[in-house]
Amino acid sequence: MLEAADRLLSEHGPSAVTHLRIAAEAGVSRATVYRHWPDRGSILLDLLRRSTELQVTTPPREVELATGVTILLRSFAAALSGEGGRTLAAMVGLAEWDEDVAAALRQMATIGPGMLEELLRRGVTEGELNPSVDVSLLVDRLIGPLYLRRLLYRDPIDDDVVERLVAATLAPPLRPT
Amino acid sequence: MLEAADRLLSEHGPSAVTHLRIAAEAGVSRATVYRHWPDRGSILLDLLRRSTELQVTTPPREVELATGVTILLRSFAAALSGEGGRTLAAMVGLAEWDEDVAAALRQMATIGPGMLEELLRRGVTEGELNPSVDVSLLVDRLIGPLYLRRLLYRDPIDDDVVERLVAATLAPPLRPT
DNA sequence: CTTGTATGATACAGACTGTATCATATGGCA
DNA sequence: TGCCATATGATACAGTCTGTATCATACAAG
Repeated sequence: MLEAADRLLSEHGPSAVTHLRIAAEAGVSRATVYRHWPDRGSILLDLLRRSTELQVTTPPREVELATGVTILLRSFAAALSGEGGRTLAAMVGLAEWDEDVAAALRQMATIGPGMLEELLRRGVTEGELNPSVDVSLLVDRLIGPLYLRRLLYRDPIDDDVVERLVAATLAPPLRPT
Repeated sequence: MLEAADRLLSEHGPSAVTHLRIAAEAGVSRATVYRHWPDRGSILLDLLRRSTELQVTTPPREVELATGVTILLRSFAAALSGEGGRTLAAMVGLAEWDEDVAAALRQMATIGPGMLEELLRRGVTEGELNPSVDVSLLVDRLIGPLYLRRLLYRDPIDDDVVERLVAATLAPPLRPT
């Protein structure tokens, strides 16, 4: 049933996730679907929680910080481009009027980049990053533009963008010399 | 009728924007609503296009670049915190399965920050910014974290965050000296 | 063999959709 | 004044979806 619901969500959006259609798709009685989830919200919530794993690659420990960050963000961008991005977009829309979805979204959005934060903190202790740097803000500054591209611009995030983002954010020659 | 629809959208979300309810709220016949909009999508699209104006303050010309950017981003953050943020979230969710909404969203997301880009380009020509800077990427790096906070974390964006973001992005002492 | 538990089948009232038809009002124009 | 176009109202219909309820059936554990 969850597989059927997942198909419906990804193909036709949240409003197509219907007890009736799930029953039909899954070859199951409508009553059964209602017994498992009293309303559409709970179906969606289950669905969203399941696909909440934006899989991210762990970069090897020995590489330079910027390289590690690039590797990590690239895999993150790839996850955003896949089915995870759709789920995320759906959640953003639903969260505005559903506190449970909002909580799940917040969790997804903060736990996901946890590995990046860890990587950056290691960069601080190992002297690659200035200790005065606000690490959690830095995480937002690295991830924010990726979300922006995926959710608002709806552009593909190519490797070049990630590279330029990391380069500009971690070693920026902004002011004229 | 659009006012009624707007109320329904902001109070109960896109799925509550119903020909029937609009008719009731607006004191109008259901048939009339159908005559103006054949389906829900067109209602929402009209609604979204109307409130697409994320009003942003123009900073005075004579201030320093960082100050100008801060002023602009603060007013942008304020717009995101208001009704514009809700509309935006709804659009993000809908755009995934509706090409028209996607186009409107893209327009909203690129035109809105146009003033910031202009400000930054002026910063380049006036020597406050290194000419080698990728301005459009810089725009994303400044705005992305704000969208991230509003749409994903759903945190209020206080002035302090904006200030730290601008400081870190425009003059970052990232590497240890 | 019995007792839960999950499921299937079916019914019902109600909301919502999208289309269609016919009547009514209103304002402009000859 | 009379005519006409346009917008609206009232109503109907078939269909989807919702949420609840009831009764029957299958199956596994005790």
